[in-house]
Amino acid sequence: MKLVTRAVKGTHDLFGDEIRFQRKILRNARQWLESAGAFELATPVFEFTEVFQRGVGQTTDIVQKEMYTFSDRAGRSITLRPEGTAGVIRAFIEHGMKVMPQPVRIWYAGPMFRAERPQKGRQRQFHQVGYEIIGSDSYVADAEAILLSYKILESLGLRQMRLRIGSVGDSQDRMKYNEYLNSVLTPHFDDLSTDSQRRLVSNPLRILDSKAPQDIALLQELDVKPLLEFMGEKSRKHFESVKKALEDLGIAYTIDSRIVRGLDYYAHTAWEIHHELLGSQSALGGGGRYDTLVETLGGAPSPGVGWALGLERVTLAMQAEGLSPDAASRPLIYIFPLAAEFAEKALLAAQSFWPQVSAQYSLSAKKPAKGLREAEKRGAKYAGIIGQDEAASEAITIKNLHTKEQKLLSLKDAAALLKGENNEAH
RNA sequence: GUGAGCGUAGCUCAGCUGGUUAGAGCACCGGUCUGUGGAACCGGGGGUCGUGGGUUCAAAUCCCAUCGCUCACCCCA
Repeated sequence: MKLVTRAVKGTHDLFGDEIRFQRKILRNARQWLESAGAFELATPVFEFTEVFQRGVGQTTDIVQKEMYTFSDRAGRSITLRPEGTAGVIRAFIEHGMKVMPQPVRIWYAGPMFRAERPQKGRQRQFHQVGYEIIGSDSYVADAEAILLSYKILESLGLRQMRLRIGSVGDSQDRMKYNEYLNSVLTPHFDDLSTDSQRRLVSNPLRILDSKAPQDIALLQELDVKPLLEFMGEKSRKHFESVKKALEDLGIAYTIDSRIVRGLDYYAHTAWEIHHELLGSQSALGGGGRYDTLVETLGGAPSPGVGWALGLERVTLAMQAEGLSPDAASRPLIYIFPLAAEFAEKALLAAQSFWPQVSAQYSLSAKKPAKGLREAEKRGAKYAGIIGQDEAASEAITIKNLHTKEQKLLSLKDAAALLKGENNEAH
C-alpha cells in the first residue's frame, strides 16, 4: 500500500466495534470514578522530556528505549507521553491542587505512545483510562483504587480476571534488598543473562522479573528470597492492611512476590490485573503507590496511589468473553424523496426532528420499494416518504416498518410523534 | 531491539510443480420493480496480487531485499 494511505506502524484507526468497545469502557469508568469523587483532567499529549525522565525514572525501559522524543522549534526536548501519571502530577503541582480538599481524586483518559515492537494487545499508540488518589498514604486509598478498577471491569461483564498484588516496599527496604541481591548474585555474574547482568548494575530488582530460563534457574538454585522478606515494619504493616481490606471487600487476589513495576516511582503496593484468556499481553491494567513522585517532580511531598487500564486490552478481554460493545446508533426514522427535486424537503424534514430524534435522509430519489428496504437495512423504526403531495404541503408520510401502518402528517405533528417515542428503545 | 510465520478486491478466502484479459462469497451500486419493502434473479464498480529489484520468451506463482501484520522473547496497558 502507498505510504500516504497507510497508518504508521503500530498505530491504527478506531471505528466500528472497536471504538464502541472503548466508548463503553470509558462510559463505565467515568461513572464509577466520578461517583467516587474524581474529576476529569486532560493533560497535553506531550510534555517536556524531563517530566518523564524524572517522573517515570531514568533507568526504566520506558525512558531508555521506548519514548517518542523530539525537539520543538525552540530546541526544547519534547516527549509524547508514554503513560499518564507523570503529567497528572505535573498538573497537580502546577495548579496548586494541594489547596483543594485532600486527597484529590483525578481520572484521565487518552492516547499514550511507546515505541515498542507491536503485537496483539500492544500498539505504539494505545489508549488508557487512569485514576489517581493524591494526598493520602492510607492503605484504604490503595484498597479503594484497586476496588474501583475491579468494579469497572466487572461492570463491563468481565469475569476471568486475576488480581496479582505485591509490594516493592519503601526506598530503604529496596536499598537493603538491592545490597542483598548484589551480594548473592555478583559471585554468579557470569551465569546471568546479558540483560540481567546489565540490570544488576542499574536496577537489580528487575532481575526477579526475568523470564530467561537461566535466570529463573539461578534464582531458584540460590534460593533468592523475595523483597517481601526484607521489608521493614511499616511496609509490612501497610501491605498486610491492604490485603486484609481486599478480603473484607470480597476481592480475590494472588500474591506475586516477583511483581516489579517498570516505573521507578512506585513504592509499597503494586498490582496488575490479568485476564486468563489473553496471550502474552494479558495485563488489563496495573497500578501502585507512589509516595515520592510529587516531590521528585518539584512539588511539596504528597503521597499518592493510582492505576491505568489499557482500553485495547480490555476490549480484547471483552471479545474473548463474548461481551458486546455499545450498540451502533440507528436512526429512528429514515426519510427518502421520491424524486430528486424533493431531496431538499427531506433535509428540511430531518432537521425539524434533530437533535432529539435520530433522523437520516437520502440525498437521492428512491422508489418506494427501494427506500423502504434501505430504511429497514439501517435499522430504522420508521420510514418517512416525501413525494409530490407531501412536498406541496410541508408534510411527510410516516410508515411504521413493524406494524406497516402509515399516515400523512404535517412536519410539526410528525416531530411531536417522533420526539415522544424517542425515549423508548426500538 | 531479537527470532519465526504470513501479506491476492472494503471483509473472508481460492488461484501458487511459472503459461490467454486474476476469481468466488459477503458487502456496495443499479436493473427486473415509476407511491409501498424485507425474497429471487440479472448486471455493474472496485485489484499496479504489500513494495522494489532479479531470474525467465513469460512471474500472483521462483529468488533477494524492504515494508507491514501475527506470534513468541522483552516489557507492560
